Amino acid sequence: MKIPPVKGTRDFYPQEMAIHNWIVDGWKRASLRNGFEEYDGPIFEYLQMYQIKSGDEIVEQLFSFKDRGDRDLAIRPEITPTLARMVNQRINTLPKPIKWFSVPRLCRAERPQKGRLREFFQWNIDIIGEDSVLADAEVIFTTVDYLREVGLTPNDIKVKISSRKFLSAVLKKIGISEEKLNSLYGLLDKKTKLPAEAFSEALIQQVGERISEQVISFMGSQSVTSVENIVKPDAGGELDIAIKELEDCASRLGQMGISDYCVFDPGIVRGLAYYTGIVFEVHDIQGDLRAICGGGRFDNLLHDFGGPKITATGMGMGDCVLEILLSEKGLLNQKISARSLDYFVLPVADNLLDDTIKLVAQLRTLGFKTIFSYKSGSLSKQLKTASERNAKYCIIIGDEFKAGDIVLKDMSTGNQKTVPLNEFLANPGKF
RNA sequence: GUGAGAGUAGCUCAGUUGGAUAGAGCAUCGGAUUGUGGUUCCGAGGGUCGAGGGUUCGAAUCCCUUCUCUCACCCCA
Repeated sequence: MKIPPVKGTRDFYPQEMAIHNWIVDGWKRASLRNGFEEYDGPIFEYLQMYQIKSGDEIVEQLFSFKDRGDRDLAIRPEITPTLARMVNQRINTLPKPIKWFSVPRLCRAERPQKGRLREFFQWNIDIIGEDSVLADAEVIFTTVDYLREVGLTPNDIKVKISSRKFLSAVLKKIGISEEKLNSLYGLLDKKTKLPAEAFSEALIQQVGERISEQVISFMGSQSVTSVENIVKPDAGGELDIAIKELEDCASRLGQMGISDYCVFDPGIVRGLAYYTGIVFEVHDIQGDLRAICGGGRFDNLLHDFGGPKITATGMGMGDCVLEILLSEKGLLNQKISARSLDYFVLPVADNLLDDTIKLVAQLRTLGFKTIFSYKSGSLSKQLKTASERNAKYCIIIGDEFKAGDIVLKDMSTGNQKTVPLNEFLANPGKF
């Protein structure tokens, strides 16, 4: 009986695995060179961990189960709660700021679609315990540092940056009450998805005609300062502070040399209520994929999980959308070869198999990727196999071997030379 | 959860008004080729035509049911 793969999962055959590893290795390199340390946690936690900051709808999209002790558990749909738990447990002994990263495998029971599966990997970086906007800038830089390394240019992607503090200050100044903010965020987040008329209709329904005009005008702002045409900040007030933060962030990003990747966009809201400061998303420039990643500052992360009031800022990037984008941009093919070999050792006759195996073992011990053929087919056939396997060199064990010599063939040029085996083994790189 | 589209070999697809043993390219394996690879030529294996039921002398093709996948919506931590 044939059992199909589970909906929304992927099988990583060697070629896909090579691509996947290349992506994950890049994430890890970028994290490490930006000063982040790797951590990980269990792939399941108490179900309650994911109920703290989320509603029932999100709980429905969890893979949850009971263990034999009747405990309610869930496979992790995100790693942030685990991070909060781990940091809280050692909050007094960890040196600040805490800069950690992880590449967890996550599961969400959502309906799969383009760029979204039920099992995926997500690169997470977080800086905990640093209030300065510099930390937000560093998170954004690390993100761009990676995306730039894999070959994405400012013509391919943009980091769209805004601030929850800024947004809330503007909206309150326009005359929207604090209680209405959260439901309004939901609408503003959808602006790019809705036709302009539908958006403005929905907006009028929420805040009335006069205010909605101002909101629409604000949502069209191209720069942070242009908001002053709509509302005037009071010196030292919430809006004033938020504007300074955004400007400060932009100036840091300039110092880091990535201004050409970054743009202010008041339409970046982010779904969840818990963001409190700078928020950002990276989008492909055509805008036909969902966000490549998203992040921002959240003040209450540790506190929500029973810890102190320490702020955090971070970013999460899934592997699905990224891979689609890289593939569309042609950035996957050449760089990744699933198989490559240093040596392919081939005996021309069955009675040379013993010596072949000895040599193969010696080369492997020296650290070279080396294989041989199980079948002692014709030389021509074995060379063909070696060529298919992308071997850099072939070592032919033939008549010369009686005199202690091997034939070393460079597969890229076709040149070959006869070399004494003991000299070769003493310094294989020399040949 | 809602809506639309699609299911034929490992992959990409053909398959006439419903007609006999369901085809091609790529991939895999073997041979031409037992001391020289990438090319070429020849051959082989591989299918419950997603599944179940119905109409018919006869179904990959028409009808019903169901499953799966894709895309969009909800949601997006």
